[in-house]
Amino acid sequence: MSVRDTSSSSDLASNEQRPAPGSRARRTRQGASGDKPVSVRDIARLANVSVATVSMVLNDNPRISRATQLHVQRIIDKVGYRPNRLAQSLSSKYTQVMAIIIPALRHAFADAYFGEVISGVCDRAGKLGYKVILEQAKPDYIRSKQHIEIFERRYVDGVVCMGVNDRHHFLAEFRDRQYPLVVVDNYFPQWDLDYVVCDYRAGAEQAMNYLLQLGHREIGLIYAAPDIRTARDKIEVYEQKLRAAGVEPVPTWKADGKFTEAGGAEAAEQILTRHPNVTALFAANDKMAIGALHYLNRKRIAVPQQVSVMGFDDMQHAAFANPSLTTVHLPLYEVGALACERLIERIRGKTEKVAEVLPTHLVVRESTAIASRLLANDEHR
Amino acid sequence: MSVRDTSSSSDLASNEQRPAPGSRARRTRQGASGDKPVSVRDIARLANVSVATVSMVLNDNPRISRATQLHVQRIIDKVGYRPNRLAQSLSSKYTQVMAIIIPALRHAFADAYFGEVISGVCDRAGKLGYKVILEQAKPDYIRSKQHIEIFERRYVDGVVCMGVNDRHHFLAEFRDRQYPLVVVDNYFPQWDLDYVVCDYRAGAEQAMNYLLQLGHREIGLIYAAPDIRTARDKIEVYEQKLRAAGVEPVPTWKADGKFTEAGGAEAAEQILTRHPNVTALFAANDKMAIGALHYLNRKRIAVPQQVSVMGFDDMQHAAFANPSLTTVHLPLYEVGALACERLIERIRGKTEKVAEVLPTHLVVRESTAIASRLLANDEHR
DNA sequence: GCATTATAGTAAACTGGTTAACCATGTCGG
DNA sequence: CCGACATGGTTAACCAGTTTACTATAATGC
Repeated sequence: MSVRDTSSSSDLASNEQRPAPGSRARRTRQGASGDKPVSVRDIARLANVSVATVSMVLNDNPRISRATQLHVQRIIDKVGYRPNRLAQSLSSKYTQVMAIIIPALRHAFADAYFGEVISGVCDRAGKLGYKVILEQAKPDYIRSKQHIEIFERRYVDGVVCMGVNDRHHFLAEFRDRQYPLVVVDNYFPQWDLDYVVCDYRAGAEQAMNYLLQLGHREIGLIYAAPDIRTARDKIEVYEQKLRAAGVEPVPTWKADGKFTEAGGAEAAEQILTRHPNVTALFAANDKMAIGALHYLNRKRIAVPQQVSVMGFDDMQHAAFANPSLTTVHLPLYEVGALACERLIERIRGKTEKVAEVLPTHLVVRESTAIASRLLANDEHR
Repeated sequence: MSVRDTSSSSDLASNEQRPAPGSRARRTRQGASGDKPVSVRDIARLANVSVATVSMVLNDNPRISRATQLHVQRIIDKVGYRPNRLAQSLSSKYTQVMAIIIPALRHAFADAYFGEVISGVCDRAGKLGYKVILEQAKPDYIRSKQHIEIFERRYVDGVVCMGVNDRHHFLAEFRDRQYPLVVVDNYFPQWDLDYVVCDYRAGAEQAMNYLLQLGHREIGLIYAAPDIRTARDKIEVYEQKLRAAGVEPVPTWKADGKFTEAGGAEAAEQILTRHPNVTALFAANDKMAIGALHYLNRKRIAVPQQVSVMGFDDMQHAAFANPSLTTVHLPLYEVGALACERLIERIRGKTEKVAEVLPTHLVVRESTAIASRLLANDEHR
């Protein structure tokens, strides 16, 4: 039955004329314009070869001779055939899709921080032939095991996970590496997951070194999210650096700014009302720094003359704050791209642990200056 | 409890004991941990029913009796079976996936504007059982017809398209509605595409009315992207409103800010050096407004005392600019959510044209004030 | 009492690809 | 001249679901 190529000359026409031998009409009502979807079978018939051959041509299998390859390809091009990727994935075991999982923050994608990373992932994924789906890990999402389901139901081959913290225990389920996962900008020694991060410790050191060089000693810290390992690193470095400079950090020099502008403003207020002698504020991200700037402006505290402000992240608009923000540049786009690439390698069977750390660098702008304490001394002299 | 499935208590065990009636061992070596993926066939065997029955149970087909339904469902739950969605989509013709197409801007996703819309789309899509994939429409992407291919290869059932302009001719290919598409924040009378937009005209009117009420007459416009219909609307309204107030707009009161902070700063400079008498700047988005603010600060031009600045979009951080930005709030999140919903309706066969316009409103903050001209001529200048 | 219709379920075809196993030829070494 | 091997292609069995056409049984109508 399957060897029905006998009536070869009528092939093209028979498609329409055949009186439906199988009993059922095969028009599945695709587009309104009546384009019947072309399949490998159609191509095989038109090219007088088996479907296996067509499939092999599609996949550049070397078993096929150059001649046949060309012949079949010509027909494929002529009819504009595109293999159905659902069918491909169904048999091939690979979906060529990865997910980006972001936590359940309100309007998460509107955050430029995540946006940069996402851009990196998407660009690189596109180049490597992968599609990217977006998933928001709300509590409900985790509870119903959606993060596993997207694998089991064959939505994706792997996931890039960002914005996660210590309380996201679901990550432990990826320990066994059955499902490829790469964490961005955080790491979990206890679960030994693959990760790609910016060098937060070095970044914090660059920031602190600079502030210390400028003569600042009473430095406030606007931190956030201490349940994120890389965020804790910043806090630790802050304290280490102060001690190394002979200053015992006062606990209340610190305040939680929750990674938001509003939080940053509040934290700045807390710190400065408690400690008017603080001459510099180090914020763990630019948003909080901008919040602090906003508070200082409102209070008519001159930046950087009276108080210096140091940001972290180097978001696009940090350069356009008033005054423009001195900050630590994070290669977020690159982190995303690299995470994506490593994930794909994992998917393709590579087994080495991924633990990439990308360098940061200081960007000096106008929100920082010599400590006001030193200027005052100058005047008195 | 689970022991008494049916008559045959050997069902569960037989899974292993059966001497492979087919011929080939069916272990496909899935996870390293040896989890064989469960299929409808497995469930059918365990439940002593046909695969058709299992399928119908999965789809709540009323043909199945309550008793069988429960019996099969119990087994599905027990073994934690999840239907393979590739196989489902392959036969059912629906992928339950939509794409968001964004133009080829560098680091497009890092833009809070797109981010808000994306958040809206993703949230709503998740609620309605759809996945969202991200596509960047670079010139190459369009040239190779990827925007069609994602449909033909069955990646998606529909797309939400944002950030497009008049030069994106590929949109014409969606005119025939063979592939569902909803445009966000732009509209194309010539192609009659479905769209969901903010009411840009009303927004621009709100902004202009307010500035005019404050006594401003020489108002500069920092526009951008005149190849976007909704962006042109803002320009048109700006001129109409000026004329309605008895002011003939001067062409060089306008400058293109390219929707970026840097562009906004440059545009502000151009306008103000050419026309020092301009007392207010209306920027077509917040980023440009913030750029303008930055320029004015640098030039020690007091905002709002000397020059008022009006933004557009109401991005998160507009409130934390110095001074905080008066702007027009755009319901971007809602626009995204609605576009998503309408798209799904389209996919499901609804045929009414989509042309939704969502209201905007003014948000008054500190970057605008009574025109300096009115404050007696004693002060600055 | 028998045809008629509902009800509940099954077998098999179908979605559109990939791939292992097999087979026909041609080439080479001994 | 013959077995060994390479080349290039085919057959048929998969992947994991959905759906149509059919069947067996029970309930109803007259």
